[in-house]
Amino acid sequence: MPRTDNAQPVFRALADPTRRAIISMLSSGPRPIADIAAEFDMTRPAVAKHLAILREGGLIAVEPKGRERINRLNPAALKTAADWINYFDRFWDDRLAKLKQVVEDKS
Amino acid sequence: MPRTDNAQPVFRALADPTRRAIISMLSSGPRPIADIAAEFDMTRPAVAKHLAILREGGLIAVEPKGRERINRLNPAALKTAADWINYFDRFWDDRLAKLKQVVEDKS
DNA sequence: TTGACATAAAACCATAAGGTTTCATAAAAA
DNA sequence: TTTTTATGAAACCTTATGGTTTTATGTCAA
Repeated sequence: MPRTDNAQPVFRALADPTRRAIISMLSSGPRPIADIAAEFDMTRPAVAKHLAILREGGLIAVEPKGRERINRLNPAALKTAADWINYFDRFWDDRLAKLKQVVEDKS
Repeated sequence: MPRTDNAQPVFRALADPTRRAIISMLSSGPRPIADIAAEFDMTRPAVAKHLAILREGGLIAVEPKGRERINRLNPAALKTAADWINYFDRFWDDRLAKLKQVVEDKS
């Protein structure tokens, strides 16, 4: 069975579509809150809460810069969730199958 | 950016630790509800609700067998979430990097 | 130093989520 | 046919979640 569940904060963060959208946004570069909030049909405090939950999941880091707070994606945290899911690769992941095959072809 | 979000029911299903535990359990073989419920410190109806949410995410399928309902893992549905997450591979996934390398070595 | 700007923080609200208990139904076993 | 077993389904409760508005704070710019 997959490893002990320290993945909860990450899976929780990923559960909301707004937060997944924020992750996508930040993958193209860090941004301050107001800038992120401008892209959603909700108030800035609502977005700030989502950012807090992403932070709890380790998915973003914040660097204060003057009176702004720059949010930067930490994609490495996604690995926690990816590892959990990919445990089940053997059941369906043909990419892994191909990797195996390539490796076997080499030996 | 990652593809259109039909991933919501899957991410929602994955957000709860009990449901992730159920996925793990079922990876070793299909089981009836009572059997699953026996492993958790909650009532059978509570577990039945979790199974319903897993079903909405397409993560399990149910086959009635007499008066029982056998729950079977459908690991392919995990691919929806894996695809979303793995979109960010280029930022951190060394496995993919290795696959690339192996493939390049061959050519 | 005054004013504007970017954000934090608190209080509040409605709905969703995760649980319970109770009751109903269908199939197997007596 | 009666009883037990496996489950579904409804009603209900508590807390979490996602949102709002309002108020406060620190920083930049006049």
